Amino acid sequence: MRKSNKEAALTREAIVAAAADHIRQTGIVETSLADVMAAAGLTHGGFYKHFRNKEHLIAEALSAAGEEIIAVIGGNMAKGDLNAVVEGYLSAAHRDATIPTCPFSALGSEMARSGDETRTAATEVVEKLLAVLGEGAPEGDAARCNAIVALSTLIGAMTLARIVTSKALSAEILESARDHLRL
Amino acid sequence: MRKSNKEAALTREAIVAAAADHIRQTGIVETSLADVMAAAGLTHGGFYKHFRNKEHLIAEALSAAGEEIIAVIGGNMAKGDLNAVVEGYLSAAHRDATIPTCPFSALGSEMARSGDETRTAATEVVEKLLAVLGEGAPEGDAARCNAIVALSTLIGAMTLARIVTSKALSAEILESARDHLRL
DNA sequence: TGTACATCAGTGAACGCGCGTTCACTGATGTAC
DNA sequence: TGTACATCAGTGAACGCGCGTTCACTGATGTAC
Repeated sequence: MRKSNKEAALTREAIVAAAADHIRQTGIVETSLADVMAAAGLTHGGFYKHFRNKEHLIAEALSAAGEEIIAVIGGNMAKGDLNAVVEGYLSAAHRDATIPTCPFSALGSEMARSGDETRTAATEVVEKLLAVLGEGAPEGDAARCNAIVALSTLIGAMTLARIVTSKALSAEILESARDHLRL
Repeated sequence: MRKSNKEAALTREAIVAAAADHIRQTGIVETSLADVMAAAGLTHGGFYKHFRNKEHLIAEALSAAGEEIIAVIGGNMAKGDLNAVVEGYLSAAHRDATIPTCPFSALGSEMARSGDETRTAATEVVEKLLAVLGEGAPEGDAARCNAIVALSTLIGAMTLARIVTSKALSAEILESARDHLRL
């Protein structure tokens, strides 16, 4: 039975939100549309009433996940400085979260092999993150370079910390990166 | 028809080498056993004469890819210092390579979600890389901390540089990281 | 060294399964008058 | 405002496909005597 336009819009948002969570937990390729639709409380058949295909959903889900990490990092920057960002990002809590907040450490290598639409969405998120971390510094500015390096180190350290099976090494990685990025 | 033991050992090595290339180009999940076997000049049915299952192959392929990046980085360290490593790793050539040398920037987020066997193999590679980059410095030593941070920054920057659709931004990321890591 | 038999690397068909996508259908909602 | 019809969100079965894995088979290689 047809739903009202308002309900349909909410349904669409729910699908994007479910996908944003699911891909960060499970990976893009391993996430099936049926799983996402079930998480949104729907059956899989209705998916194509909202999205042209899987890639469209992934691109939107990535933007949604991007807004989340931008909000968290923006909040921590506002709270003080880069230190708050670093402590939050490189925490054991973020490393062990069922649903990681940051799509770049959760999905980085998959995103690099994704289609144009997905990578374009990701590029926008990168630019916004650099604007927040670099406090709006333009290209070439030292503050922007620092933001790029800090973001790279955050993502690389979290990726390594999640790969490694040794708890000691994982903690050592997070701590080394935290110490280095601390102002 | 049965092959000699020597031939069979060579076949096994060829499968591992083909897998090491294929996963870095295409991703772990997107790599099918049939593709790997075909790349090794075989049909897919014989796979289980050499490996218990896909994960066993992936773990071995990751070790093989790890030896490659260790050799490259080790060679560059021997040539001089970290500068040579950084220039090689963060080059446009490495970013655009059909088969990236480093499995961590090519497969990092997939490895984090992989099984124990795969992650254990990856952990060994991380330890060896840190030994090379940190010139054998023990845990807690400043040189080892620097090695951890440098490795994180290399991996994170390369991951971002591959994700981003803007050529200018991609170059900016590589350059910023290069400048920062230069001694 | 030669013979007889067991082993097993590699082939190619087959399996069950889950995937993305399509489709006919339902009935409440939207719209034109 | 009420009526009549078109629209379309959501369902659930079905599709073709590729996957990891299994299996019967072949015949050259390994091994025991």
